Amino acid sequence: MDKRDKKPEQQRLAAPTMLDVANLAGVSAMTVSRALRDGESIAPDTREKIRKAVNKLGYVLDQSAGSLSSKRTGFVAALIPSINNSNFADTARGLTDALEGTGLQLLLGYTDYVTEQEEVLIEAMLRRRPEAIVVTGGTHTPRSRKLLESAGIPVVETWDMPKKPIQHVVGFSNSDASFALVKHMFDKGYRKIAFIGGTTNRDTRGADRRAGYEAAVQKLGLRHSRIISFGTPPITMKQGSEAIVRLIEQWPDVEAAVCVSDLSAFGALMECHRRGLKVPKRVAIAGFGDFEISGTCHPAITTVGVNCYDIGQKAGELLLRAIEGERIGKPVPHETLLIDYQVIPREST
Amino acid sequence: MDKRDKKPEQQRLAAPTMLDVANLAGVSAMTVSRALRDGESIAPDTREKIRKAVNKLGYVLDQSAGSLSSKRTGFVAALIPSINNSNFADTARGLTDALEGTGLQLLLGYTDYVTEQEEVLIEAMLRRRPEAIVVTGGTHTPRSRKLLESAGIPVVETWDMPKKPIQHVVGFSNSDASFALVKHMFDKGYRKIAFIGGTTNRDTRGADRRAGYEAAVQKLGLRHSRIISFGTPPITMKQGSEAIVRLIEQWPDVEAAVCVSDLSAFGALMECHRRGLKVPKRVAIAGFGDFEISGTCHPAITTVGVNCYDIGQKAGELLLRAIEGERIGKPVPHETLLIDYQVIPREST
DNA sequence: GCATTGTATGTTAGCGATAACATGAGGAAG
DNA sequence: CTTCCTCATGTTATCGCTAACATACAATGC
Repeated sequence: MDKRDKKPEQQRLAAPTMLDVANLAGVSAMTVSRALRDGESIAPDTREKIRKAVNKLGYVLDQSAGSLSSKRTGFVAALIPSINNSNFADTARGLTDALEGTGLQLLLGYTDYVTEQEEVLIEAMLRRRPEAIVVTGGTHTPRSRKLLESAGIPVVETWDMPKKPIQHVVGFSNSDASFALVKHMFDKGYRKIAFIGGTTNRDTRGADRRAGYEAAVQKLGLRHSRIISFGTPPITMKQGSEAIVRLIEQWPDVEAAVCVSDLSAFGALMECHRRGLKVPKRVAIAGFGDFEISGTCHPAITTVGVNCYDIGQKAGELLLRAIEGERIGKPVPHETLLIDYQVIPREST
Repeated sequence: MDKRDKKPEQQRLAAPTMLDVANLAGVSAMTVSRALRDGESIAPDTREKIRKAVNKLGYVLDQSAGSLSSKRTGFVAALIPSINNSNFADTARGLTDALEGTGLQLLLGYTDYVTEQEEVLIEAMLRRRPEAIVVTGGTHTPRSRKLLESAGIPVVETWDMPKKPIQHVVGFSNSDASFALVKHMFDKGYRKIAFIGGTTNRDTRGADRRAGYEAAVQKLGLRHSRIISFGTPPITMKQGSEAIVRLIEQWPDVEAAVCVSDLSAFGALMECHRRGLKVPKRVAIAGFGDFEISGTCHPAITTVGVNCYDIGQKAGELLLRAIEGERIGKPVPHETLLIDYQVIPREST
C-alpha cells in the first residue's frame, strides 16, 4: 500500500523512449539497446540497472523504429481464407510452432475467400515489410501476383498445387484428392455418385475438388455428372442440408453424394436423419477435410484427411531457410513440397 | 510478349524508396508522400506522373518508416483465444467491419486460451505500437495487466464482465448466461441437472459458466451439483462424448446435462445416439454459444446464443471513438457495454 | 496595379532505434 | 613495462518517411 509510486504528470504524456531508460540507468542508449537483446556483452550490473530502469518506466521497445534501422521487422505474414475453419487453424498452428523461438512473429489476416480482399491484405502486409509471406491457394489477382513477385521476400503458396508457382509451394492437389475419394466410392460399389458444392469458383480449392469429381466421372465411366451447386462458398451446414434435398429430388436414383467439405456433408447427413433417409443405405455421404465433426457424428462421415498442421510447419521451416538464404546472399532454390492426404473410410459410405 | 521491360540488375538489390519514385517522377519526396495519401492537394498531372513512377518501380510504401514519423501505425491489435471458433471469428468479423474504411487494419493474434501466451502476445503487439488493443476476457497475468494499463492506448476487454476493468468492456456475464440456461431447464421440469466442462480454469469463460451452474443449483434448490470435469479446455467433441458416458455411470438418475460449449454438447449428443439413449427423453442436453452445428444437428441442441458479431462491432466503434478522443486530447470516459444473449430452446431439452 | 489569399510544391528536421565504427580500461603475453 | 588484445561502452550517422514551415506563382479584390 505504501510503495506504489505515482507519476501523475509525466506518465501519460509520451511513451518513454530508449533514451529515457538510458538516462535513468546512467548509460547510453546504445547500451540499453544491446542489453534488451540477447547474447550481447553487457556487464551484469549494467544489465541489472537497465532492467530496473525499464521496469520503472514501463518501457516497451518500439519495434517500428528498430526495424527501420536494422532492416528486420521480425514478422511473417500469413493470409488464410477464414479464421473459422479448423483446417486453416491447424495450418496456422503449424506455422506458429515452426516460428517459435526464432524471434519471428506470425501476423494473420483473413481474406474471406475473396481474392480482391487478398489483394488488399497483401498490400497492407507488404507495407509493413514482412520478412516472408504465406498465402493460401495458388489463385491470385494479377496485381497480387505482381506484388508478391516483386516484394523481394520469400513467398509460400499453400493448400494447392499452382500450375505456375510464384516461388515456394507447400500443398497438394485438391483435384487429385477429390478424385481419390470418388474412386474409393466407386470401389465400394457406388455408381450413381453426385457432387455437392458452392455456386461459384470463389473458393478455388472447392472448384478443384469439383474438377477432380468430374475427372473421376469421366475416367471411371460413370454415366454422367450430377452436380448440385448451392450457396456461396464456403457453403454452410445448412446449405448442405438443402442441397441434399435438391439432389434427391433431381436425381432420385442417386446412391452417393460427395460434398465439397465436411461441413456441408454434415448438414446433408443431419437432413437425412431428419427425413428418415438411412445413411449410407439410401444414400452414402462423404466430405472433405476430416474436421472433428465428421469423426464424432453418427454415423461418422467418410472424408479426406489432409495433414494441415504439416502444411503450416513445413511452410514455416521452408521460409525460415529462405529468409536465412536471402540474408547471407545465397537464395535457396524454389521448392514444391507435396503434403500427403488419405481417404478415411467411415460409416457414412 | 514485347513490352515486358526488365531491369535485371537494379530490381533486386534494394526495394525502391519514396525518393526513387520522386526522382523518376521529377518531383520531391514530399509530393510523392502527399500523392499517396488521399485528399491532399496535388495537381492532377503530377499525381498521374507519380502513379506511373510507382507502378514502374513496383513501389510499396514503407509504413514502418511512415509510422515512426507520423506517430500513427494504422493498426489495431486483437487477441483471441482460438482461431478455430466461430464465436470469436464472428467477433473478429465485427471488429473488421467496424474498422472498414478508417485506415486501420486489424492484426490478429491467438492465445490458445493460455494467459501466459497472452502476455507474450500483448508485449509483441505493443512493441509494434498498435493504436488500440482488444483482448478477450477479463483475466490476465499481472504483467499483462500492467502492460495494458501503461500502454497509453485504448484497451477493450471483451466476452466477459471483469470485476476490475482495465478500461473499456464489451461483454456479458457468462455466469449469468449459464444461470439463465439452467433456470430454463428447471422451468421445463428438469431437476437432476449436471454440468460438463473442462478440468482446469484455463478457459475462464468456461469457469464462469460453471460458477453460474453452481449458483443456479443453490438458488433453485436442486439437490446437489453433478459436475463432470473432463479434458483440458476448450474441450472437444470427443471429450464431450466421453464425459456424458461418465456422467451416466456416476449418476444414473441424471435427467439433463448442461455442457460448457456446443461442441462438447454435440459430442455428448452423438454418443447418446450411438448408445441408443434417447435425447431428450433419457437425458436432455444443452450447450453454449449457438454454433452452427447445434442448429443443424438432429435433434437440434438447446443453447445460449450470444451476439458475437456485436461484441466485435461495438468494441470497434468504441475504440474508434477512444482513439479519436486521445488524438484530440479529450479522452473518452471508460465504458462498459452489455451484450445481450438469450436461451434458445431446441429439440434436445 | 498592388496587397491578399490560396494552391501546389519544396526544404529542413526529426521520429526512435541500430549498424558501424570509435574508445578506454584491464589483463595476458612477451 | 610495453604491446596487443578483449570486453564493455560510447558516438555518429543513418534507416524512409512525414510534420511543420517556407516558397513560388496564379487568381482575386479594391
